[in-house]
Amino acid sequence: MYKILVVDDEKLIVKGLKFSLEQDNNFVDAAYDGEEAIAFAKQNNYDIIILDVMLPKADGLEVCQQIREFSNVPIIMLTAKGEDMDKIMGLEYGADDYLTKPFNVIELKARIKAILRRITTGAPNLLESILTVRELKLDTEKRRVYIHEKEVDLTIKEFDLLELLMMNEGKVYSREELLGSVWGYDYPGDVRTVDVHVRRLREKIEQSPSEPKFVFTKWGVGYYFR
Amino acid sequence: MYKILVVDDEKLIVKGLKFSLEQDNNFVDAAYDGEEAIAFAKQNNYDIIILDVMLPKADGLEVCQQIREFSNVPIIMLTAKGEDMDKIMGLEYGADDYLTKPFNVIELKARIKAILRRITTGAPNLLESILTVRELKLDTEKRRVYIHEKEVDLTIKEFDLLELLMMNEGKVYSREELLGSVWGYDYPGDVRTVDVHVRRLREKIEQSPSEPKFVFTKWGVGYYFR
DNA sequence: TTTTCTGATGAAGATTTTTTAAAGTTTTTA
DNA sequence: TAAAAACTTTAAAAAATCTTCATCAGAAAA
Repeated sequence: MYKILVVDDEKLIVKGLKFSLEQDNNFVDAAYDGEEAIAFAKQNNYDIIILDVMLPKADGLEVCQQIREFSNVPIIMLTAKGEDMDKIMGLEYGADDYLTKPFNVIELKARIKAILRRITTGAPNLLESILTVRELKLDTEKRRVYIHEKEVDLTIKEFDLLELLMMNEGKVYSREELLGSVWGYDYPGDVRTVDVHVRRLREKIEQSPSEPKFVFTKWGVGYYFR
Repeated sequence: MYKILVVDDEKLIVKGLKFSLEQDNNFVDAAYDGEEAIAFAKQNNYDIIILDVMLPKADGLEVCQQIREFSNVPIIMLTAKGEDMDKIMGLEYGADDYLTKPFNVIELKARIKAILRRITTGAPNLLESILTVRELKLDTEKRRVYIHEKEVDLTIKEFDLLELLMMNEGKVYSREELLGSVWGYDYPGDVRTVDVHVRRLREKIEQSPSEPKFVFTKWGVGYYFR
């Protein structure tokens, strides 16, 4: 349970992130412009701040700089393609990490986790990064999947899909939610893409893909892991 | 008891929503075009506004924008399929949520509840989503139903039906009301469809479907849960 | 008690959703 | 830059669900 501040002027993004991070049992505040962000950061003691570069009133870099004057809270910047990352990450502004829009939520969560771990323990935690369910093992750190200790070769999308579903065992995700989380919140493509990836994932991890034991279909709703 | 404004030029929808929301002990105003909506919103202090995108005189997006100039009241937009949600939800118009027509009333109520909760408490309430009556348990969040802790697989309609009845224990719903709430206010089909779904629901949750202990028939009127 | 309704039940057909297969596109790798 | 791998789209087949209809049983009314 971390306290997180999300700052972006696009309500849809804020809403999506808030929802997604709260799913993982965090407390999330939202700010929609630079002034608000600074005010929030002063009043609260966040574990991490996620900050868009483009903001009304005071732009993200400026906000980052101002927050740094009174706090060392980790900051992840959200940037558009083509911005000068070295500058953002450099001494002048002091962000801890950045993500290029459109990003996918899993990636963001991975970065958050990595930063918090770096901050709190100073060393990577090798447990807790491995999820095991019956004969299926998923290593989030190494991005590897095993069945009966034998490695299964998954593609990026297949892995992200399985990781998301496994990390939220039992939760039913609609295709739209999966597209949003795995493909990025503004992915314009067809939802059927999800079906095809689920199918290939099943072919790789299920003994009998048509009677799955891990990735289930909730008819009319979506998919879930159990 | 909330003050709600419903804006739509289709009288049937307005009427249905008004009825349904008043059932839950809310005060509901109705407006039938954009100008009216703005006038009402100015004069009254609503807790939430439900606003159709397609409106005569001033369209819904415009209305939304104009209301935003003087108020932060939460707004739920009703849209047809295929409209640009990002735009609607984005900064430009600032709706708080949207629903695609035809929607079902349960869904709308859930959204209203979620928004009001977010506004008033600042955080979503993760508990209180589970209804338990004797050995029957219904999880509205996960959309799962259990009998004696054993999961029962319900279809979408069966679940929606049970959820509505359970949430209003004791209240007798006519078939027409059930069609309106579960199938959508503009569902054109036969009311007998309800019977068939009730029957199949009973087959799944009742020990003896012909002597039900949960879903009862009120002869000549409709069905209720107890 | 008989008649007339209303609700329950079973089953067929229609519809919707998912799975499967295959071809086309894009990205990565060698 | 060509080949391979990964991803996306499309179409069909298959499966699950929903709707309708016909019939039967039981409740209410005459």
